[in-house]
Amino acid sequence: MSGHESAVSRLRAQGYRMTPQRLSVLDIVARRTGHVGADEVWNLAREEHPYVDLATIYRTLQWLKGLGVVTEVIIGNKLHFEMADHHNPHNHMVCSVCDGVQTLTPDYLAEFSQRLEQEFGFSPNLDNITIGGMCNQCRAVT
Amino acid sequence: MSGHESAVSRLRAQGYRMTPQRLSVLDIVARRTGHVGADEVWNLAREEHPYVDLATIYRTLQWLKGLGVVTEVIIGNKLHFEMADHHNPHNHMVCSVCDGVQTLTPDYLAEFSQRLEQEFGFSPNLDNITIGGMCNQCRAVT
DNA sequence: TCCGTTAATGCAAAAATTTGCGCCAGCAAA
DNA sequence: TTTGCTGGCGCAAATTTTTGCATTAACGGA
Ligand SMILES: [Mn+2]
Ligand SMILES: [Mn+2]
Ligand SMILES: [Zn+2]
Ligand SMILES: [Zn+2]
Repeated sequence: MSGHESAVSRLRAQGYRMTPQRLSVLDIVARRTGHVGADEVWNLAREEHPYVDLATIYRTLQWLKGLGVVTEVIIGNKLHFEMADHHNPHNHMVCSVCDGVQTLTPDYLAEFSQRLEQEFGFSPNLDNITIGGMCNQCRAVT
Repeated sequence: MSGHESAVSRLRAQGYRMTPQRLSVLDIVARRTGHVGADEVWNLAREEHPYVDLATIYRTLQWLKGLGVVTEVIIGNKLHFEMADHHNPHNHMVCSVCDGVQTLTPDYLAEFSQRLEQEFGFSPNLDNITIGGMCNQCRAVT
């Protein structure tokens, strides 16, 4: 498989029921290098389990996101996902013109995060943040 | 009125047509202290113009956002808006548990923003960013 | 292996937001 | 004041995501 067996057994150990639908979603996201749209996950999942519902896909993806197993990226008003890599975590910058995605180590956000915590007692969750803006190439065109 | 006449004349000067619908939306957002949901804007706008369509509300709000006249905040999976105050700009932290909103001067994001620009050539637009997380009180409950 | 508990699913509908298109009205020029 | 251009609107439908509810099936224990 694609190296997500550890996630599966960890989830099962936590008492979650590992249904074929969940395994399929996990498989699809793990197999993919890069970001998958929710609808894309659905279409791929249906190849294996023709009856799976889109609501299940969304619920599963949100569930995995909450557990830190997958990461969410907003690309062009649509939710995308990818496997969270805890050995090599990263955040995303998405260009609103070309929908291009650049990555960022969380170091860039560390100081900001700490200040929110210290000065406001607010615990930000920046794992799934998407930074919008304009990329180098698109700006050059203007 | 609520001090948005300057915005109106600036927009008209830029060649945009100031329709009753647009004036109404501007009025509603400017009159409100705090954040208004898109649906709320619609309901208030309909009191004056019963025929206005929700699509117009969304289009107008996005248009004003793009021009920097209003600011967007995501509260509980729904879009909210407020007048952008260029004399006193701020960003938002929203608690995912209680939907409470705290504000933040852009200073907190300035260094982060500059680094993205300098090191990646990426021009982030952080005016409308919403920082998710958990507030002080909600964390205390846990 | 069978059973019972209850978490998770399918299904249907709702909610939230965006989009295509033909008509209408804002506003500048005559 | 009238006219013409075209940007903005209403309307309808599509898209995207979420939610409620009855049924099903995962899985630990008998
Ligand atoms: Mn990524
Ligand atoms: Mn605010
Ligand atoms: Zn770009
Ligand atoms: Zn809270």
